[in-house]
Amino acid sequence: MKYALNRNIFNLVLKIVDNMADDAPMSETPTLAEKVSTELTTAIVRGELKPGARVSEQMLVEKYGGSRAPMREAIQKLEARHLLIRIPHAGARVVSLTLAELRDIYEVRVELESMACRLAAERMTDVEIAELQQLLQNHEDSIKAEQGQSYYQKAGDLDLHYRLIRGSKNDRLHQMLCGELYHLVRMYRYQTSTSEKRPLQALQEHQRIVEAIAARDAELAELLMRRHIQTSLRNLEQLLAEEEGRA
Amino acid sequence: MKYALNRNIFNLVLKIVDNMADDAPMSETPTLAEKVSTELTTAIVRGELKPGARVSEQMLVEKYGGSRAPMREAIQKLEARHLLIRIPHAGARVVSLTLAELRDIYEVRVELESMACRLAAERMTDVEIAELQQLLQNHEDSIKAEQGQSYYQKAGDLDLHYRLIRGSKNDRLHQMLCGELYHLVRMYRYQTSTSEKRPLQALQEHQRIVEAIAARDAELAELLMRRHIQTSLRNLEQLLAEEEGRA
DNA sequence: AATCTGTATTTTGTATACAATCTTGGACTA
DNA sequence: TAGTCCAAGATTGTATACAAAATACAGATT
Repeated sequence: MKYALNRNIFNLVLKIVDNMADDAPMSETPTLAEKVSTELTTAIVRGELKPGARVSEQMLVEKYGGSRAPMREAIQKLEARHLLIRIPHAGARVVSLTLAELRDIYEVRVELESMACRLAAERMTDVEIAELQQLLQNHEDSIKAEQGQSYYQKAGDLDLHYRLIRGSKNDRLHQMLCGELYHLVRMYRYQTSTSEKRPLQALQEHQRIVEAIAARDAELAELLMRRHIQTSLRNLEQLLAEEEGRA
Repeated sequence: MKYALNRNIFNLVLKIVDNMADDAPMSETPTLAEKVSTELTTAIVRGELKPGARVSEQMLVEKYGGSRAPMREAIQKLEARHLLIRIPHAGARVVSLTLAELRDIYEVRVELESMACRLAAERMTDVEIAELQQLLQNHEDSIKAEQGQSYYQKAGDLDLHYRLIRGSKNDRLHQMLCGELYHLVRMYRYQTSTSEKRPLQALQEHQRIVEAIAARDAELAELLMRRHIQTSLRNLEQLLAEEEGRA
């Protein structure tokens, strides 16, 4: 029962982040290749397909139906998102990030998201900022109400980051962050683990960030966001070190 | 004669930048799809295929030979690089950037390249920095020798930026800058025009940047690079305004 | 004249077949 | 035992054919 609830919340979180990376046309009659590529994406992000696992065209045909042509296209789409790595004549594998590569990704993410925060402070409308404050108020209430429901906090965390990125009003920036980097971060679930550890601290950091934005203090907002993500990077590295020691 | 020389230099420049974006496997037996995708890329960057032009699979078959399957794959590769925009059932067109989109791209580029410069100041080896200084010395000599050969300066400009990006030792950063953003910047040739206008000023800015890196002053290096690119952005906007007025 | 509509054409999406290449497993050798 | 080589099997790259969708154009209508 409790697990079932958590799974629902987990799906909610996935949905929110999926909306962040809403690069799929979502047309009325989606192509088979599109359907398969979105299914494959969630399968990889959820860990049903583990890093390093081979993804052959035949396998996808058996799993999703259809012929090899659309499967091939789906694989190529995921290669473009850096979720699969394709080697000519040899096939595709789920990307398997080394620690160094994950650090590289976080390094870029820190830079781009703090930039997004700076731009958001300059460009968000007053209405959008008010909605931001409302969102944080809701988070605070839910945290005070149920200490254990860290999933809500995680969803809120993602939602806030999402709004700030959109608030930058820079579509290319949004595309790079949500369409490329976040998939990989999600996939390793590190973000999940880390944010669970410090829900209240994260909320306070968020509050300061939104305060800075409300004051239109772009420099401060950028600095605070930079620290906020760098903290989560340090948590991530600590987690990796622990996992390394265990293995 | 003079034009032929310039064309050669232009090709040299293209080659240098192509190396920057060396994301193609370049295997011994390249796939037809790979060959077509690289050819298509240079065709678009050179302007042989103009923004907004349709790129049908049949057209590629007639131009490059083979069947539709590899052409489809080549089109998808260029879609991943944001050089083509594909609409389901409707086909692909060469991307046509609005002024706002180009500003977005430059905004991200400023952030990422100044970041790369900061990291380069921290991570480049002394040998690499010495090579950087040698490169600048060569540029200075060639500028003093032949004032008119601005193409050399452009190639040198790109070469320097390339080395700094590599010097960040962050593969993901390199990939995003060279594999995605630069193609688009190149395509519009704005970079070309702007750097032609101020070869000496650019050289001086480069010298200060490299000085900061040699002093391992990462903050200063980042700041200088940020200003350097922001200047070129301002030049770009000015050029666009002029073109707007002319049209 | 401009707009709408329906048909014909073109183009893409998908399925299937064949050729080229890689992977896997085992036998063989040093 | 470790490494190499080779052949069978599996997988991808490419070609061709058909179905579905969008585009283009001609004709009708207001």
